Amino acid sequence: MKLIAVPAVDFDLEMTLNSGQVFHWEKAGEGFYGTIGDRTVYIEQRGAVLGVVLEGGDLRRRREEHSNVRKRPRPTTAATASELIRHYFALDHSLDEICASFPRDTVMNKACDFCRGLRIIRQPKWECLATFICSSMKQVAHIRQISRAMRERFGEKKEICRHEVYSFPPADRLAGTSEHELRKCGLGYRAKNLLATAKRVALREANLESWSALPDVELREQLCQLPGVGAKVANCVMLFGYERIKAFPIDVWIERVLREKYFPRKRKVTSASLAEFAANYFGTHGGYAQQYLFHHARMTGKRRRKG
DNA sequence: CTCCAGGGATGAT
DNA sequence: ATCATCCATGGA
Repeated sequence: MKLIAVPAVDFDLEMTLNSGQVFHWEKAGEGFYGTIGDRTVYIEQRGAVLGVVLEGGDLRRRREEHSNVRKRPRPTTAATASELIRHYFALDHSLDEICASFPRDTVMNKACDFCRGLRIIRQPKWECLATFICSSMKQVAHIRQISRAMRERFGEKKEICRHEVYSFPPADRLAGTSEHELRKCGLGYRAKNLLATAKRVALREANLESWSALPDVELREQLCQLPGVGAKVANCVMLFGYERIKAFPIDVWIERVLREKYFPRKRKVTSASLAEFAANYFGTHGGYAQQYLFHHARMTGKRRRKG
């Protein structure tokens, strides 16, 4: 299989895919297998160059269907692949400028240094929303398991480089299942919320694509009206699905970091005041700051210990 | 075995 | 407006 070379400076593929923002990429050998939308992808990194194999996709098909002239199917061009990869992995983000905008404190500096090359990627909106509805009170490893179960049960089976991958089921597919079927994916009580939200998206009562035009506050409002979506999940979807780089999700890890590092031994620090502090303190690229703090905290394993 | 996880909805103060 | 409780599941 021939690899398409995509230049990628200042990028760490493995860290990005293992940083708890996306959950379906599976490592095998030198690279990762997965999907970007309805395309199947194999991707590996060698220094500042990515090796990519890309198949599927509906752009070519759609063009043929709407064209009077029947065109012969063409393989994906290197230019198309490069464009898709650059967009998905946000290779256009200037990490230098982003890091330069962070507050200069010890905690942030350490996290920034540790997470060199970690990028906030651009995920398909529905996939991102559905996955994070499933994420509540779940460890990253288990979210991955749930994601895989839903793909295998309800997604479309595909193949890339002799590897099986499954696309994420669209909203109308999940809307057509049942809470009982969803629970078989290990969803537990989250199944009800996911089903309800899938129905609203499938019926276009919630039009995820059109919400791209909304300012942050209104987008967050709309997201929070969906079943199973509160402030935290909404911020994750804004950050990972809507390119809202300022969005600052506060989960148990981030809350711990904020309390221990930024408000040491102070009581009466409410969650609301933490959110307000974070929104003001970390600046216009707060979502990146948050992701670096999150990943650094998780990787350096600062679990609570008695004593 | 126990502990806890990228929380949200609901009902009681 | 804050606060407590419940919700299922399985990795560590």
